[in-house]
Amino acid sequence: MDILERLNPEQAEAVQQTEGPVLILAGAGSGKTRVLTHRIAWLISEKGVDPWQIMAITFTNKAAQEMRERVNKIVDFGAESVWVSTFHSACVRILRRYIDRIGFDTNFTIYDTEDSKSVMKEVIRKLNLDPKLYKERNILSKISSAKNEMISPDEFERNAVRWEEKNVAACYHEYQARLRQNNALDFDDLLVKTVELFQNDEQVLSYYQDRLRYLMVDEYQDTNTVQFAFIRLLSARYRNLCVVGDDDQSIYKFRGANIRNILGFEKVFPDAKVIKLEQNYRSTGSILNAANEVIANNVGRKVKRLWTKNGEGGKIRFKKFQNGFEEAEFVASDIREKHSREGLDYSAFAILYRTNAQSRLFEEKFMMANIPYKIVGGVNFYSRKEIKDILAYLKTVDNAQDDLAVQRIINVPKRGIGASSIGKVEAYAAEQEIAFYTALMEAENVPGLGRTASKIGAFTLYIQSLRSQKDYLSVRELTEKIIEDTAYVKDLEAEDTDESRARIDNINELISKIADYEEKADEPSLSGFLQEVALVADIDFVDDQEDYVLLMTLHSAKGLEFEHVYMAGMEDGLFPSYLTLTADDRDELEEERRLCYVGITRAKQTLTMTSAMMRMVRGETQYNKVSRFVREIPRELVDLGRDEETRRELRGSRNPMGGFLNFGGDADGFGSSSGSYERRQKAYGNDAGYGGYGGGRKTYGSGRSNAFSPRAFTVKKADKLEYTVGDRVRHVKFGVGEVTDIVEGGKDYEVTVDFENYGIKRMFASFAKLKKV
DNA sequence: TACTGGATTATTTTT
DNA sequence: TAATCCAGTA
Repeated sequence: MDILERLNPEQAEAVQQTEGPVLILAGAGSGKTRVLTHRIAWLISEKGVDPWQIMAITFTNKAAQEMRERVNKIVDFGAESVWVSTFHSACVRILRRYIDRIGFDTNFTIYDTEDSKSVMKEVIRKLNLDPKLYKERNILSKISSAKNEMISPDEFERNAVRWEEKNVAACYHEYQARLRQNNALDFDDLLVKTVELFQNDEQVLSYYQDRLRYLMVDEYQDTNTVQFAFIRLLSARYRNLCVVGDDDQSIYKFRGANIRNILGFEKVFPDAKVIKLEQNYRSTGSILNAANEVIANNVGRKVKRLWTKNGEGGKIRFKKFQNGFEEAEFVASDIREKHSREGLDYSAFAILYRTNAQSRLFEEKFMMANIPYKIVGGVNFYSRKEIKDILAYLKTVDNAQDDLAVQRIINVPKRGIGASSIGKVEAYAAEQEIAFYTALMEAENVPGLGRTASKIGAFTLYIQSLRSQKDYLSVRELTEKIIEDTAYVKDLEAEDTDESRARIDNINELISKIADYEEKADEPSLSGFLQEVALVADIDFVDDQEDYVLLMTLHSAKGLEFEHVYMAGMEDGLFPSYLTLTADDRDELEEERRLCYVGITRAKQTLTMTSAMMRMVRGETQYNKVSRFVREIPRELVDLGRDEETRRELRGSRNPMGGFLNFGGDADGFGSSSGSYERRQKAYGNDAGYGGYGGGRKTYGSGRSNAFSPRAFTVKKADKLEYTVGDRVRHVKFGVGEVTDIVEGGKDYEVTVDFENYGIKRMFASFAKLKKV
């Protein structure tokens, strides 16, 4: 009976409640993963359920992988037969087997957001809509919501009243037609088509219903309508559906998450057993209390209050800064200090923020402070230009119908096939109703191509030769061959910039990813690799074993925990965002508050919140008040440190309603410190540090360039510099200037240069790569 | 056809 | 601020 040994009574009950519908309302840090994994173990060893009949669904691959590992640990054998996967990959697996039954080819490609955008752009052009009025992004998001709600193009059209919506309906129709033509599915289609398959093919549905007798869904609060339809259909026969979630952590409404799925679960399943987990094992008392107080301001929620046996712990630190630079500087130096003084691992820290754009400042400071870090989010590794180019070659070899991939690479590297020629081939393809690639093969029949026809011939010949080799080359060999033949890396080497070097690094990383895949996959194949790649999220790259500080949005942090958490940018207008503050819908603000709740409850030991009075947003300076969420935390739980300014401000504006923080009196958000801002400005030079520090270092992409090798940030200090004070040096971006000062620090030289066109900049020698002239 | 520079515009969050 | 788009030129 040792499966139940380390569980509290509620957890044990949840584990043993194996039959029928079960709703587990699991507060943050209440051990829901433990419950799920133990439940699987219980099913197998106590109830004698065949592991093959159990399915657990998560949202990210990382969560799936984690669950898999934990199940492996407690289940003696058969653990690998439990189907643990994300919604999307489960659907892909089902569709690869049966999608031909609803008229698709089983070797379909999966389009990412960027691919969808390109398709939509063509759709808008084709339908002669004004691109100023109809933005791909908007239309796609409308289509996406429709798909989430399982609304077909026809139904969408029927519902359309306004002329504008009818146009969107037309786009929806045309967009689907094109995906179909390219034998492609977008993200939402994976779910929609699976449900469609289930609804149209009794045999397939029956097969899965019979096989998957025990279904578990993690992060249930974030499921949308199609996902619900999916699990409902799957579980309809045996009705052993166990969902785990926390309505207070529902943060994906904008992406179609339907909170009614969790709030109304008992309506759909009246016999559902509901179990609440309210004991928190993660955070200190102060952190938990702060979280409870903040979330209590929401109206539409199931009331619960987390408690813990953990100690009170320290107070929550709140610090206010002049601007984002100081904020980032504080966080960086605070972490560095704790690392060196208290010997804490870097991986004990995480910085959470509202928008990805905020990561830049932290990245700069971390780089300067030589702190290993990793940014999650922003541009996905597989969305990088160079990676997408190479993948497009692989896709072209793999799936002749994927027009998008072919068009991407037809002129990469330059083959003298320009836009107008491509247009002619496209027109020909449309007229003949054949795929773009097929049209390329018949280039000599395309009118008006002239000499370009032979260039196209050379291209298709090359692709054909790759195709003829794909069966006896490994994916890795094929990829290396493409890189070699196209001189992709060679061209980048010739470019010889920081950016091109970062791209080469990424390509090498891709090759090792492929090697990895071929090593661990049961039956490695080109299609298999491309499919795996299509479904990875950035968070999946996080390696818990590596020692680095994690920087990510609050959204990405869901499901994670850290000893020490910094929540940055706690400002009204940023978090909660300006849009939600001005929205009439109160619900929007509540969702932001839930996001805040998620952030606070990530912290185990300490929580630090920071804000900046002045922040650069889109090249414009904003003055923000301290976030209302900070003010919702009881005064006695907050430590303001010795910051005189904040104290003074506080003293002047103590909230008469009780001991709560109140920064509301500070109408211009500027406090008493406008003077010191001017001082700062001078100190930083006129562009306030943007690009000033760090100099010519290119943080190509969104800083993920070193995603797989965080130690690459550890720059070696040069033994000696080739220039000294008074020398004239050249900088990649700032041009020529005179060295006015060199300060030797422990890890690097800090060089001050007076540039002819950019003024005085301070930078670290190892990053700036200055050359004496 | 390929490249450049100026104008334009975007920001919430991403499986 | 930074990425993207488009028009004009070589």
